[in-house]
Amino acid sequence: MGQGKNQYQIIRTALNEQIESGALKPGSKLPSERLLSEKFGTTRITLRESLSSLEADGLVYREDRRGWFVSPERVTYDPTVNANFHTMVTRQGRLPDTRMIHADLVPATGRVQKLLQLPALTPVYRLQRLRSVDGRNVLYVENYINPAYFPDLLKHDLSRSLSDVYQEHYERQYARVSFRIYPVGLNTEASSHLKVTTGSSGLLVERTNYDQSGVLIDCDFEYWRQDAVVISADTRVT
Amino acid sequence: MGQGKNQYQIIRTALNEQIESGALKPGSKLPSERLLSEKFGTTRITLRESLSSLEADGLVYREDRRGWFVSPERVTYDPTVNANFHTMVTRQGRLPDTRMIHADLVPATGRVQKLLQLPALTPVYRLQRLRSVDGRNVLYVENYINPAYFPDLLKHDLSRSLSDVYQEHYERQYARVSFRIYPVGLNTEASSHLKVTTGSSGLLVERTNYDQSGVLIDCDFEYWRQDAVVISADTRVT
DNA sequence: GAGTGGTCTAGACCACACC
DNA sequence: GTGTGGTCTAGACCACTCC
Repeated sequence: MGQGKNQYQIIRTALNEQIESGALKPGSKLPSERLLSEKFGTTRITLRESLSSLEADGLVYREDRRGWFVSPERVTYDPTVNANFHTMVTRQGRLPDTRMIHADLVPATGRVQKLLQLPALTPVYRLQRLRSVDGRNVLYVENYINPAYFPDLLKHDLSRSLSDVYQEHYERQYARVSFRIYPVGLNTEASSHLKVTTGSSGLLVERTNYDQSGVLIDCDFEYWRQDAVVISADTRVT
Repeated sequence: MGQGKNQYQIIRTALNEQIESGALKPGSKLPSERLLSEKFGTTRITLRESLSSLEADGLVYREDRRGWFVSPERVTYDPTVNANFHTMVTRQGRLPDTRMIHADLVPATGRVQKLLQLPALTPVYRLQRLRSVDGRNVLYVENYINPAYFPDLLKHDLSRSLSDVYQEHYERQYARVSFRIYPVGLNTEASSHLKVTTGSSGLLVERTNYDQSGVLIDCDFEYWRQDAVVISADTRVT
């Protein structure tokens, strides 16, 4: 079944078995490409073909210039549940963390302007944050927030969950969400934070969020490592 | 950003501009790898690196052994809308088609048994279908259906939409859906039908469906070409 | 049958991570 | 500084598509 014929598929299968048997544990580093290619009696190019194939299936992942690792179990992410990232991850028995990279006020342009339905160049808050699970960076998020509804937002602690800040200081909460999921190659910004090679596959989740009164309050762009997540939702059919 | 330094990124950018400028039209075939590599003064390996990068972004796609093509616009797919595939695609001004590959009764095993919550080896209907948009195969679907609720299902015309058959002959309709989205490498089965190389990136949408009485009636596995779809939903936060 | 993409070899240099 | 992964060269053969 698609593993027998080509050399890179044979190697792929061999590595796969090592992983499934537990000889290679989640999070552990694989031997160097040169060592592996020698061990399998092939060239680095061919070996990398095998690894890329495993990578596409989310069984191994790369850290830029650091090597190949066995992928931990995926985190389940439900965009329709009003649980924040920390709650969601903790409930799955994993250890979440959020690191603020940058927060500022910028003019809305392009996609942001369109999604937030604002006049051109309206200032919006931009948050850039990096989120990890069990110490591994899995998600780079950019939030764009309409300041009309959240004056002085940047004065609060934004390494927490945004929804908590909304709730506590502005009495607003997410009530409706619209999201779109794109399989993409990660851009330079996301790649560098996630420590992946520019252009590696990832998942872009683009959300627009409404509060309890139906007001469009913010949008965000979530760049996920392709192997780190499974997106899950349970909804009524309309 | 991120296109200047390496040769394959420079080539990537050049091809990208050709596509965006309209010099290469959606659905059209690129020149052969040998011709392109010569034109860019590089080797096939490097050129393929550029193409793979564009492929990850969904800008070009491959057909196994047939060559590289410019990707048409993505189809928007909303798993929470009770519109069938044909309706959904037609509304977007595109031309849908469904081809039945195989229909039979098989014992439920593994994931199917688990999702449908059936005793081991309970017979279930299996439908294997291939769906296209504007003549391009974009989706390979396997449906697994609990025969208890749909006696003699195979006697009906199943090249139509399943939901229509459910509605007309069994007075059941989808009312609740639970879905999970995995970025995966496409398996042999899906790859061969979609005419892609085994292991190319794709999106697996796994659904479990309930009728208006809350009865779990079927599940399906939808293997999408990675560049052909954007998954979209609009839901209330719970 | 000609040409294509899929696969593979046997090297190489460089920038960066890690020691 | 050493070794690693990232990138690149210059070829090759095979299986398949298309004519």
